[in-house]
Amino acid sequence: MIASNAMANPENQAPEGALSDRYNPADVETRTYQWWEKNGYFKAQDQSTKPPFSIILPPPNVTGQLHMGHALDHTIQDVLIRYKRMSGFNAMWLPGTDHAGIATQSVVERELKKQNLSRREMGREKFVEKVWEWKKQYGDRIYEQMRRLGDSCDWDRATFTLDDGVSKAVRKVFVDLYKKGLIYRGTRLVNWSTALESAISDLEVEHKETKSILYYLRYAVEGSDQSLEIATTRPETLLGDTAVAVHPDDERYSALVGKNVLLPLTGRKIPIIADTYVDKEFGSGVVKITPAHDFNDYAVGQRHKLPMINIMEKDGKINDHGGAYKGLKMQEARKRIVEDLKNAGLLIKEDSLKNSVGYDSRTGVVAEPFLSDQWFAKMPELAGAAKRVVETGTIRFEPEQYAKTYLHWMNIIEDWCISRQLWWGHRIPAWTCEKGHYTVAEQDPAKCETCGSTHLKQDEDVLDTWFSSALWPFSTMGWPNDTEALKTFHPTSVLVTGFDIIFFWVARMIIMGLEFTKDVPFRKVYIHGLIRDSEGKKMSKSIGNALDPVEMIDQYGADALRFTLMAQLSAGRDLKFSEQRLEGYRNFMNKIWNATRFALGAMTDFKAPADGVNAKPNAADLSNADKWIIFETGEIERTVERALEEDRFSDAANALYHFVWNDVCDWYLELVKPVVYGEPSAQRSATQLVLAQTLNRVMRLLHPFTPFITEEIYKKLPINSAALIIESFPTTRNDKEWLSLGSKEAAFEMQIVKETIAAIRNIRGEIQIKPSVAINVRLAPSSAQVGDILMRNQPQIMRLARLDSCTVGDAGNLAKTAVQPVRLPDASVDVIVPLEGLVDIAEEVKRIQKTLEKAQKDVQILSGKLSNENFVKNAPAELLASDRALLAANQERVSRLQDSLKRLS
RNA sequence: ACAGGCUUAGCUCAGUUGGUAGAGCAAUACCCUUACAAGGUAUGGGUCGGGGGUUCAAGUCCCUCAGCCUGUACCA
Repeated sequence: MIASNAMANPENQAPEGALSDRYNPADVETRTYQWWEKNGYFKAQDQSTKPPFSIILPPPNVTGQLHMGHALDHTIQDVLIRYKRMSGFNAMWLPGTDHAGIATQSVVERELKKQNLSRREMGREKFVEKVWEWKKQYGDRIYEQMRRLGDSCDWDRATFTLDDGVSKAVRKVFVDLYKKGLIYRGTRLVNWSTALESAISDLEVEHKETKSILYYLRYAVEGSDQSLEIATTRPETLLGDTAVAVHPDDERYSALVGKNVLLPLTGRKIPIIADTYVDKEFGSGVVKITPAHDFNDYAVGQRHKLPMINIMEKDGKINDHGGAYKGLKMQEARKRIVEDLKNAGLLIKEDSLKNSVGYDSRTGVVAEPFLSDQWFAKMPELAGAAKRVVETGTIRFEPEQYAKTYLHWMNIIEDWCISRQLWWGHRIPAWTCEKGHYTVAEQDPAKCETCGSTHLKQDEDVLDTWFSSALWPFSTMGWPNDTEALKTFHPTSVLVTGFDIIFFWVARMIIMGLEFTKDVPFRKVYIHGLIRDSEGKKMSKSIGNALDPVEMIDQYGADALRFTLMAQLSAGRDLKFSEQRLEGYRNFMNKIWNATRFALGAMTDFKAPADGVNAKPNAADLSNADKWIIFETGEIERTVERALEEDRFSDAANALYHFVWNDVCDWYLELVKPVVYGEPSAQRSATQLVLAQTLNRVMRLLHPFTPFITEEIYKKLPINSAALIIESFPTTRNDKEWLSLGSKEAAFEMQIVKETIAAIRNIRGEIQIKPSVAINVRLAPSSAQVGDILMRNQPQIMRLARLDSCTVGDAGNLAKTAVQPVRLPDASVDVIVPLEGLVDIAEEVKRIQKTLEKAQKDVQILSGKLSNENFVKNAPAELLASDRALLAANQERVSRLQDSLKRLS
């Protein structure tokens, strides 16, 4: 009945027919995944009577590899999907990959460079072909890695952002927005990456604090011997200056406004203007204005209708307007110009200055403000509705604080530069004729809309990758057609992603979703943090501290990795990943495995009941331990369900860890041993059934977190079904019948038994009695009821605490004894171990004193509280009662301990 | 500068309507007790960042200071 489980390590080789004493994930995972996939368990139905639950996966870069961030992101989603699938939902998780324009193009370009090829030499068509080849070769790698992690995606729905369906959606959206005037083409100052030779969006610019030099330059005023002192960090841009500006209220310069200065080195004449943008206090109070190379200067230029002189080529070299400096890179030009100014005596001084400089986040080069023709989307016009759905709670953020981040950005949102001068991506559906008329259409047009010319040329640019990403929740479901998938799964239930792409992606999806589907794309956004290394540093390839999740899976198993992530997850917060912790959860997997091994061994003669999970033993045959573990099963079902419904994944995971390890393994299995090893009886059969039913529920509860090991074990359980993955997730509602066998009284009784045993063990440990030495114990209960409980459980207590004898009765004489009180809200037991011959008097006194001090402190705190009139007046009755009971018990204990001390001295 | 977050045991972190501080790991001691040494049993360890306030009662609510982190904006 039990499959043999040959291990790679011969030391751990299991005998034929038994489970190995170590869980070996490698034996299980791939086989199990393939079995799930082959049986179609991941598939969702476009039409179903079940309620829908849908998630779209944030598509990873198609050429990328799975990193820890993905592992976290995916595990959260997979836990949700598996949980909902088991809870009777039509659960659909849609996977996909992103063409990732810049990233992928760069990777392929780098490869080509190794072969001494360049994309420009190859030409667009050939290059794009190469990228597709690359995609074919590596595009599925990440999908395979996702399978290793256990992602239960509906693979039939896998979508690539350049698929035909998505492309159609992209074109439609572009054309619609263009026709509504929400997309336009304009000549504007944009952020330019000279490495990519492309525009980039504001979001792709990373501002970094940089040590710069502030140069003070002398500009001569025309027709006088006066000159102006001008402070700048970018002297090279003086080649493009078209004015110098002062503050209108600055008396130092008011006489000069309207005159001209002569630009150093070139002698070009430019006006002195007045503008409130200038800060009188900064530098000399005079600013050079370079409208084509600075965003603020651009604004000043617009106000004063200044000419714009672009001095830079796309590759970052000075152009014709730079005269002698033509052909130099901006940085080189700066050096040369400073040198020349110095030689001409026009450099007054240099100061150091800390300022923030924008860099292209992708390539790390300085992002240059650059005047160029680009396509823009009018985001402020589109943002209103997207703001409202978050303000009104139609879309909720988890944790909520990110709603603020989102709204803040939405309030200052600016037009989005959507065109990129790349070749890999969605080509912009706009054509020009020789007269320069634009035709924007979904289908490639045959002639110009305006003049009918048939000589059309498509725009060379592609769209920002995030443009197609913004449509993802509906473009993947067949939009603009009104498909069954859309009707069923859109809006999606939840979006799970990192805070780093709230603006890039989340906000834009909400905007586009509302504009085109008239609905939100998802109802909830679950934001998680970053995975850091054990020292809190960001994991990165370049630092070399990035752990490869696939390697972790090879070494510890996917379940252990998943559990580690979930146990530590706290919404919106970064988490530090330590391999040590992973090892701990690997041990947990082993614990589960071995508990099963024990249980199966204890049930070799157990006949699987016909009614499976509904099979119930005769209540009269149940032991207190049985009733207790059933009670705890109800508690864990309640806790896990509530936690998962509230996205508190770590609460669910930690509760399960505790339940399985402490309740089931440490106590229940230990308590059950004499029963299951004993002679066949009605009670033994009942216990076997409880064991089988409990394990069945443990596997179902754990499955979303640790799918592989639970599916594997489930197959071997006496009570099971065809597949765990589609079994029902146990809740206090659907498991009511079974849980009705548990009882609170049993739990109370167990608590007394457990604590009593713990107290005896404590004494043993404290006075160093070897486990092999059996001892005698006297138990003094606080009431007859507690006494009955102790009597009933005497055999268990004796076995688990290794006692020779155990009597229940009055505390009696405490001389030459060790006393350990057990305190519960409604019960109390004094555990008394006679020490005759076991320990010396001094030790004994020390022990009693320690116990006494504790009790005295309790008395002090409690009586202080209870003598406070206001406390007695205001505190709830229950608290008052339990505090009073506690006080009484401790007072009694204090006097007894003092008594014993007296007798010893 | 603005916004948000963090500060609890040696480490990583829980702590959900305020009611004498919890977990995991690490440490220490003792145990190969027939599911598991990737194990068992027990132990030590915290004035909950500082100060103030509200309250009978504050890790929890309010104010304030400090340190760290993350966004966003600006910087000639």
